Amino acid sequence: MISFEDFISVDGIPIYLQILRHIKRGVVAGAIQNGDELPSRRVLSALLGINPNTIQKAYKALEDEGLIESRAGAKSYMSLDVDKTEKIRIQLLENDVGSIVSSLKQMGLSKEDAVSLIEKHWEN
Amino acid sequence: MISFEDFISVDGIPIYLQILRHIKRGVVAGAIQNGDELPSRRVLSALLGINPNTIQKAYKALEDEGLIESRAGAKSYMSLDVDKTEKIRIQLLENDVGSIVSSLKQMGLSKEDAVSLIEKHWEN
DNA sequence: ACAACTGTACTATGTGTATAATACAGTTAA
DNA sequence: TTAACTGTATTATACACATAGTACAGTTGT
Repeated sequence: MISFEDFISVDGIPIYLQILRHIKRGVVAGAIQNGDELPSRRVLSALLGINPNTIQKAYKALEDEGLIESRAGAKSYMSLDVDKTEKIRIQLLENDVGSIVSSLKQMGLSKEDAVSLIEKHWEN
Repeated sequence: MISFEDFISVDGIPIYLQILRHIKRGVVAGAIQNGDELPSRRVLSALLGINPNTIQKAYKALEDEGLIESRAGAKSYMSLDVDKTEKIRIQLLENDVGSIVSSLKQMGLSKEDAVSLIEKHWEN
């Protein structure tokens, strides 16, 4: 069963997208694998204190991307392979690293300053 | 006059917040200084192809944070000092670096992998 | 003085997100 | 079989964001 224990919602970003991202990061980390069972919409809704329709929106998006499989009445399961996982890794890293680099560049930091900041914050 | 030539809107994040962030990063980089003149709401609206009300929302937020001063009928100007600038620097760096570190950690990367990625992306 | 700009305010509309409340049909296990 | 779960769908409400259009009063330079 996929865990959402460490899921923390941040405001400003749509909740259903945060759920998407949480699962994708778990896939990249190897914590979520092909065939893994997802919590039902209602259960996850209660667990996170989020409306069932919002969970459904996230799961629907995952289904549209071919990352989960759902059948009416039954549980939903992860549908992964090497290609999908690698595409997610590239998508997430490209997005995250690209945005931080452009941010720090815009603020006038040097590459050394940037690396130093990352290393300092890694411990906390 | 503050420049918006390199401003590129990204979807998913409210435009007025992106304008806020663009100006704050310019302040941190030293490209925007105390007393600098801002483009008028209407001019910036035309320049960026964004509704005047959206520009006004961004400028209003800057005014509420004490970073600009506006008088009805006259131009708006940056209102900065050392303390404000340093607070912005801390606010932006804390936010950006904190989010990238938690992202990469969630994806299972080591500190060395993270630094290596940042360095590789810095050139492009 | 006056024309052209400025900031500011207001109403209205459309879209996306999140919520609440129901409803129905398919599955699974006792 | 049947009770309890499952996914899926629908309607309604509320809020934030972005747009469009209009209006009015303050300033600035000629």
